[in-house]
Amino acid sequence: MLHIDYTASQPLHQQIEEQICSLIATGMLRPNDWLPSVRQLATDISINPNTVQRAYSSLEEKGVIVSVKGRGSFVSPDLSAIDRIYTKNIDSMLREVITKAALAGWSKDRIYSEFSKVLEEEATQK
Amino acid sequence: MLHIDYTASQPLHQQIEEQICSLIATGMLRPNDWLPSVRQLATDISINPNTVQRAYSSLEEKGVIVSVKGRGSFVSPDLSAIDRIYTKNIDSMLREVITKAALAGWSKDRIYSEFSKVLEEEATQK
Amino acid sequence: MLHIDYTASQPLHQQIEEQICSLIATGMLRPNDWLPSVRQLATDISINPNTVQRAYSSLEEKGVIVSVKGRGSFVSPDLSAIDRIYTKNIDSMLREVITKAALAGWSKDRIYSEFSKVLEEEATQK
Amino acid sequence: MLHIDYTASQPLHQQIEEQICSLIATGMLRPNDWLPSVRQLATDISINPNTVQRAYSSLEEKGVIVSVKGRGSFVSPDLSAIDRIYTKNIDSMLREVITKAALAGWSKDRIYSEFSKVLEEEATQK
DNA sequence: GTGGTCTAGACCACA
DNA sequence: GTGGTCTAGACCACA
Repeated sequence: MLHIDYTASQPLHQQIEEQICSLIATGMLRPNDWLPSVRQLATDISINPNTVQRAYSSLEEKGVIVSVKGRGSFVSPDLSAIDRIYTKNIDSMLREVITKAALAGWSKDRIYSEFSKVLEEEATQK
Repeated sequence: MLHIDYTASQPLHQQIEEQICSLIATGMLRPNDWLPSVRQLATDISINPNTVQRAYSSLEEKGVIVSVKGRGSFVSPDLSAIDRIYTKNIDSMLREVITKAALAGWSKDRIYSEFSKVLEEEATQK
Repeated sequence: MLHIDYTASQPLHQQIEEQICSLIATGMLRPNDWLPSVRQLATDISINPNTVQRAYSSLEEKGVIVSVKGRGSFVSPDLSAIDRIYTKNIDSMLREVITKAALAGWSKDRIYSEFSKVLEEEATQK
Repeated sequence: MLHIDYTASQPLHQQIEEQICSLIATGMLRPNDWLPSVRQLATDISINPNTVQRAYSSLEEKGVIVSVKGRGSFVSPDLSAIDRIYTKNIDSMLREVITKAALAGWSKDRIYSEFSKVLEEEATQK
């Protein structure tokens, strides 16, 4: 089941997308597993079916899931798309924060040690 | 002088804010230095004065600059605010990307080595 | 026996149609050969009889097979229909991709060489 | 101006997408050129603004255009995305038709000569 | 019952 | 004025 935050600034359709990607990336959902139908999921998380449809369409266009009229939606048998998406996203986020640090005049060492610090904090927190 | 990129998706007011912060953080602008007036800067970079005003107000609220009615704006004598802002921002960006990687099932080692890789790429590129 | 791919986005009735056409075109099924009954085939490939019926009806309409009430269906004695269908389909697919390339500003030479490249790739792959 | 076919089976949002891509690929629209606003285009082609929005969003996600709140939408300064999309699309269409011909028992020579024939027909037609 | 498209209309952020 | 999100509801194809 997905956890939607209705107060977050992140669009609902993106939250759905990300959580499904995460479930697949972590193996909770596996290739060819069935996803809840658009209407079912919409009911479950009290959201408009159009919004779920939008998330599913986007995931299909990216090759993460496959949707078929009359039959439903399921995880793509091929996981390569999702791997590529994650690496691409994380790389661009890293690039962004590194650029930010450079603009703040931070040395390579400083950004490196800040990263290590935050990584440890996050690791122990969980 | 600031470089505004109209083709960027980042809001104009944020671009102004960030560039002023960056000028201060890297020592190009120093404590108590005068900033151009809202109207002057708006004219210089061909932008709506409201947009510049919004950037200045935000910077003042954060304690980065000080505005005095009738006299103009100058860099805050105290640089601690801007340091705090950068550290806070960078930390939250790092936390975000680390969380993203965790949701993708990446190990601590993997995210660490991806960070190193991207950092080296960015460093050599410049 | 037909191979139905439930993970494909192509409708099931079309998969059945195409495979029967392919069996005939390649000589695996010959003129006047009997086809399994709608119910038999539906059972064999675990599919709704309506879906098989739809495929058979469409094939009959096109003159590829002949169905006789109470006796079943068999491959049309005349193979010209299926030849025409394939040529028509392939031509229209070729026309479509050529139009697409034209809209992208590709020269005749470029589309020609791209076709050759892909054709060689596919040929060696099999 | 775009030419929308309301009777076509192809979704309206896709028609918009394709035509904008084509205008860019053929140089009618150039990097950084402004596109009509979502509402303006919707009015021009008598279509719901949501449908135009959907096309624009999709184009932005693919890196073909850039959209900015409050400022409008324009052709991405970088044309590499659109080149990649076209090559990928055309290749997959070619692959599809070649596979189809193979299933029909066509030899490499036959599909090759059919392609040449259709290409010439299309070329002289225009 | 599935997925998918489209319209109509409200509402928000940015300039 | 821009772009962008979301809901509500109609309608279609496929199984």
